[in-house]
Amino acid sequence: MKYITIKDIAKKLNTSVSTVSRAFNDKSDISAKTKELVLKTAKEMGYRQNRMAKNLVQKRTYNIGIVVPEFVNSFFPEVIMGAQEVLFKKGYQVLITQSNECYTTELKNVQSLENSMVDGLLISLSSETDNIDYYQDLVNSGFPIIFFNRTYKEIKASKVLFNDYKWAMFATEHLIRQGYKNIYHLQGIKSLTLSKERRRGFVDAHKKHKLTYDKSQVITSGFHMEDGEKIAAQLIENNTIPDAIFAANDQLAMGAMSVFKKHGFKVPKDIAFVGFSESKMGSMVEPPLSSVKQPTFEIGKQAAKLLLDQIEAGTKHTPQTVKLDGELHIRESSLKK
Amino acid sequence: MKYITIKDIAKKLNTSVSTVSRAFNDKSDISAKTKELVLKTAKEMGYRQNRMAKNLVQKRTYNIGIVVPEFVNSFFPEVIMGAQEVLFKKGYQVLITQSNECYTTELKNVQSLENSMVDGLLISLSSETDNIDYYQDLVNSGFPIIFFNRTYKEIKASKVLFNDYKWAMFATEHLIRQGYKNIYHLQGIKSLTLSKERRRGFVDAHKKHKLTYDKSQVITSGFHMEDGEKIAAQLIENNTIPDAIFAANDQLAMGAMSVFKKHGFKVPKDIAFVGFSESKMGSMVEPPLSSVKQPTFEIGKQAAKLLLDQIEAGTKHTPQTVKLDGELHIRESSLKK
DNA sequence: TGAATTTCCGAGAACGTTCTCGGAAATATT
DNA sequence: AATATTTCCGAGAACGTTCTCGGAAATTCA
Repeated sequence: MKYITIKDIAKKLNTSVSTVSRAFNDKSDISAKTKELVLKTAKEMGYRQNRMAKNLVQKRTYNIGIVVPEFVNSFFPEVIMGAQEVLFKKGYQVLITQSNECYTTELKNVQSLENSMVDGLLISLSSETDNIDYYQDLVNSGFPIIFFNRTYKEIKASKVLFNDYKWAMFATEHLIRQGYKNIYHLQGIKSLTLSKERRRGFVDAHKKHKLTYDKSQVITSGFHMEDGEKIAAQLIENNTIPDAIFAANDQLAMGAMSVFKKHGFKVPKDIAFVGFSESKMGSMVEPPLSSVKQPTFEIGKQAAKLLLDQIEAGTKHTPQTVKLDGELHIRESSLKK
Repeated sequence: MKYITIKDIAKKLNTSVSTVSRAFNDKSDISAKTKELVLKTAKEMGYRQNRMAKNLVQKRTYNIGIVVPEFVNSFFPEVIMGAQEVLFKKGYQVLITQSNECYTTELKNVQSLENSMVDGLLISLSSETDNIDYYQDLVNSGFPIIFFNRTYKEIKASKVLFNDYKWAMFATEHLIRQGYKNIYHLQGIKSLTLSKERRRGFVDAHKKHKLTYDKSQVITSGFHMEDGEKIAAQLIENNTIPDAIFAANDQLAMGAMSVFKKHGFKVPKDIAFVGFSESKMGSMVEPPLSSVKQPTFEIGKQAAKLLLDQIEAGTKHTPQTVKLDGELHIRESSLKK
C-alpha cells in the first residue's frame, strides 16, 4: 500500500512541497488558481494527509482522549455525548477508550493517549484504581487533564463532580420522611470518593433526623446488578429485612429489588428502594425505581470546557473544581401510599 | 511545556540517539549495562516517548479504530469489549469513536482515524448513512477495514454479520406456533440491510406457514423506544390492534409494549411481543421480553480477528464474510399459557 | 518610466523517532 | 600471537509534514 505524499503531488505539478502544503492549509500566500489545481490533482491522485507528520511538527493533534471505566450502562455514554458536543464545535476529535474497570488497562490507555496522541484528557477512574501517583505526576508535568465523577479527593487537579453528599442525603431523607426507619445503604465499592460521599450523606441524614444508625446498615460490594442480588439473598437468609434500601446506583437497587420481589416481598409496602444515577432501565422496571438523576450531559460539557480552557491557558492555569447538582426523581418504589 | 526527547537523554549521557533508541526498543545490540543506565536516567528526566515520530518512521501505529453509531444501548459496548479482548492480546490499542447516528460525524471520525492514526478500522454504519462510495474507495485503496452488523450488501469488503434472516424467521415462527395470526413487524429504519433481512425473515415465515400477510403489517420508523411508543399510540388510535408484534429491536418492542400496557392491554394475553438483539433491560420489564440474543462479544472478537488477518496479509487478502448465529430467548411476553 | 509595494513561490530546516551501515573494541578461535 | 568473530556503538538518512526566510515576478504608485 503505497501512500501518496505531498512530494508526489509537487513532483507531478512541477512545483514545491511548500506550495502544496499551502494549498491544504488555507494560507493566504498562494494564488487561487494554483490552490485549486493542487487540490484537484491531490484528489485525483488519492492523496490522504499524514496526520502523524503534521502533528509532529505542529506539536498538537486536535484530539481529545476520554477514558471511562465502562459503557455498558448509559451513564458514561451520555457524559461522552455532552463532551463531544463541546469539542466538535471547537474542531476537536474525540478518542474514547475503555478500561473495563481494570487499573492496568486504564494505565495503558492513558499512556497510549498521553504520548502525543491527544492534546488533553478527560478521565473517570476505574473502580480498581487505588494508586494515583501516576496521575498526579502527569498533572504536575503540565499535561492537561480533567477528572470527572470517579476520582480521588487527594488528586490535585481540575475536576467535575456531582454533589454526591447532598443528594445522597436528600434521597435518604426522602425515605425517612416517608416513615421508613430501618434503612440500609448499598454503597458499592468502598474506596471511591464518590462512595464515601454518598455514605456520608446517608449517615448525616440519620443524624439530622435523630434516627439511630448502625454500621451494619452499610454494605460494601461491587457496582453490578449481580452484587445487589447477592446482598439481597444474604439479607433474606439472615432474616434481617430492612424496610428500605438506598443504593449507590440503580444497578444495585434493581438487583436487590428483583430478589426481594422473587421472595414475595411487596415493593414499596414491605420494602422501599431508591437508586442513584438514574438509568433508563430504572423507570422501566416494576415498580419504577426512585433515583437521583445526575446531569450526565452537563457533566460532559463542563469537563470539556474546563479542558479546553486549560489547554488554552497552557501552564498558567489553576486547578478548578465544578460541582453539579441533580434531581431526585421519586417514583413508586419508595412511595408509601 | 517542554518535552524531553531522546536527544536530551543522549546529550546528558554523552552517547548517541541510536543507543538511547535501542534501549527503549529491546534491541539486542546494546549492553545490559548501558540499557539500564539509559532507562534509569530517562525515567529520572521524565521522558515520554513521542508516538507521532515513532509511528511516522515505522508507518504503523498499533492502534485500531472502532466506529459505532451509538453506545447508549449495551449492544455496541459489548461488541467493543469482544474486540478489545483480541486486540489487547496482540498489543494493539483501541480508539473508539461514536457517530451519534450522523453520517457527517461518522465520516469525520473515519477520516480522522484513517489518516495514519490507526492501522485498521472496525465500523458499524450510522442509520443515516446511505452513501457508501467513500467507504468503497477506502476499501479499494487497500486500507484494512471490517464492517460489522450495520452495513450494506453492496459494499465489497470483509464483514461480520448476524444471520438476521434466519433468526427473524425463527422469532416470527415462534409467534405463529403460539397461535398468533395477526402479527405486525416494526422494522425500524428501512434502508439498512439488517432491516431488510429481518423483514424478509418475517415475511417468509408467513409464507412458510401459509399465513396471509399484508404490507401494512410492516411499519417503518427509527430504532428508539420513542418510535415504538409512537407506533403503538397510532395503532391504538386507528383501532388496528395486532395480536402480536415482532420488533427489529428491544427498544421498539419495549416502547410499544409500555403504551399498550398503559391502555389496558394485557401482555401476552391480548398482545404478544418479541424483540431483537436482547438487551439487559428486556429481561427486567414486566412481563420479561422474548428476544433474539446476538453473540455480541463474539461479533467483536471475530471482527477483530478478521482485521488482524487482513493487516497481516497486506494487500493480498480477499474479502471474507462471517455470519454468526444466536439464540431465541423465549420469555413471558410471547408465551400463550 | 523607475521605484515601491504586493503577491506568490521555492529552498531547506525542523519536528522526534527508527534503522541501516560501517567500524572500533572486546572476545573467541586457531 | 595472529586472526576471526562477536558485541556494541555512532553517524546520518529517512519518515511526511509545516514554517520561516529570501527573493523573483507582478502590480501599484508617483
